Amino acid sequence: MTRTEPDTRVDTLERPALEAARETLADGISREALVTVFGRCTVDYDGRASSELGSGDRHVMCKPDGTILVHTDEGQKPVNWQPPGCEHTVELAEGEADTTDALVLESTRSTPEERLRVTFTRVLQVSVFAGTDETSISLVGTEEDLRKRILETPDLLESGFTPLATERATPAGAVDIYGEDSAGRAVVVELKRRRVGPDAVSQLRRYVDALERDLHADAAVRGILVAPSVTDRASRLLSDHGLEFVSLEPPAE
Amino acid sequence: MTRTEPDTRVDTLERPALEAARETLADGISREALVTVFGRCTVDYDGRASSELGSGDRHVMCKPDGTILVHTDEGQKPVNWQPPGCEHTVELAEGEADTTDALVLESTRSTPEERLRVTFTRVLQVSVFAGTDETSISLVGTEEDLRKRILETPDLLESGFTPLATERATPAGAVDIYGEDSAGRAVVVELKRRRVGPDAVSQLRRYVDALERDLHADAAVRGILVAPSVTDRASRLLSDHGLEFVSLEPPAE
DNA sequence: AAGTCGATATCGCCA
DNA sequence: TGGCGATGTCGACTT
Repeated sequence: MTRTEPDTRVDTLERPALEAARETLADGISREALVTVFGRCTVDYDGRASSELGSGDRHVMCKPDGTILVHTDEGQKPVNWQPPGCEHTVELAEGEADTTDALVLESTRSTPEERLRVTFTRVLQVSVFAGTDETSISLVGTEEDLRKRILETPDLLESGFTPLATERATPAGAVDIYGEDSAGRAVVVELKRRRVGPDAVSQLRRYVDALERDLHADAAVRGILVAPSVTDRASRLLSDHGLEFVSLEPPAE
Repeated sequence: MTRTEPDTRVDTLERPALEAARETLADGISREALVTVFGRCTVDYDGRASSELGSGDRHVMCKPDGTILVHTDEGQKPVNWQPPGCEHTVELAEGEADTTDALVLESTRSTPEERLRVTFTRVLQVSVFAGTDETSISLVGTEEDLRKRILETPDLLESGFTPLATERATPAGAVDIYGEDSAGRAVVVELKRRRVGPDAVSQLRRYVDALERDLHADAAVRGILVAPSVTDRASRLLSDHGLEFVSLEPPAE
């Protein structure tokens, strides 16, 4: 039978008193565990922007790297959050004569100065998760994979294309692939892993412009956008600026 | 004393057998609750790209809107996920002679076709959260707020500026603010809530180009980028293209 | 359903 | 640390 290793543990409190919740949370955070709280709370944020969220039942997760996430029952993104590197504090707010006590979870950082405060009036569950995760994810189908594919078989772009550099620097930024065509003309290639809109065309145009100035060339620099497909508007913009399009996808595996 | 309303409930299983976990999860999902699982699992994804994640302890959340999130103990973003609108299924994978049973959580959708599979070999906690959250968040400090600020006090942009339209359509997209200066020249304003780089300059240039063609005007269209600040490279690009910059921030509150 | 663009975007890389 | 661009970006809004 499978035995649980001693370094994988979960502690759960159901409907704890606020003081018990505070103690368990503070202990879990100090022990670098992942902790969660579910309960009735309000949320205030102030930093790059400011937000307020009235009372409701939410799920809060604090990670040992300083991340905090507040999730409602809808949406993929947290309704409020704080990025890795924050400091978490947990304390009880003493109730005045006519107010109830509250459990206050606060997360702050500097650069930029930001503060998130979650105030619980009722805690339904507190959990402390201690586990191990040595594995890292492997992802296939990225722009990087598309680049490798073209560098391996440059003819996929067009017959006679010769890659000369990747990430070639220009005054406007780094070009994905820089090379020359069979006639020796300079070619700028911008890669996108998926269907592209106007922004990708602008990006390519920026690089072509910059390279033409940089090379001080009289001959025009060719610009080729490589993506699975383009939108109508992007296609029009490409024509308007004398840029080209080649349909290619990242390898599926 | 505060009494918990009957619609706010939490059910927790600690170290359940896989079959008990399956039943509780399936029941919670069918009852439109938010459910979480913590345990040792592998994760496979196939859709817009493909990913694999080996065995480790992770926290999985399924929301009633079809969202699924897989969190490790690091990072703000889930290591794997599926957006709202997916279908969740939970089932036991029967173990072969030399393999253990597993609890398999699968989430699929179409358009695009995507599948996420989380396979648990050990479950340390299953929770079912039923709560209420009627409140919606209020956020201040967005680009929209910056736009309102300028429309209220156009002189903030420059003396004599007159806004004529917001979201004015051009062949290259919609212009944030379209107006004219004290001399009657057409002005395109692009707004950004924070410090901008080259992409914002390209965007503004796209609109100015499109509007000049669209207006069939001999007189040039002025382009003004409004943001708290610009990077060096963006500043250079602005000069290169005869575009202007005005420093303004969204209102703090 | 697809296009377009903002976002407290986040994240990783590199100077 | 800031600049820069990719992202399985997400999400809101419009067509």
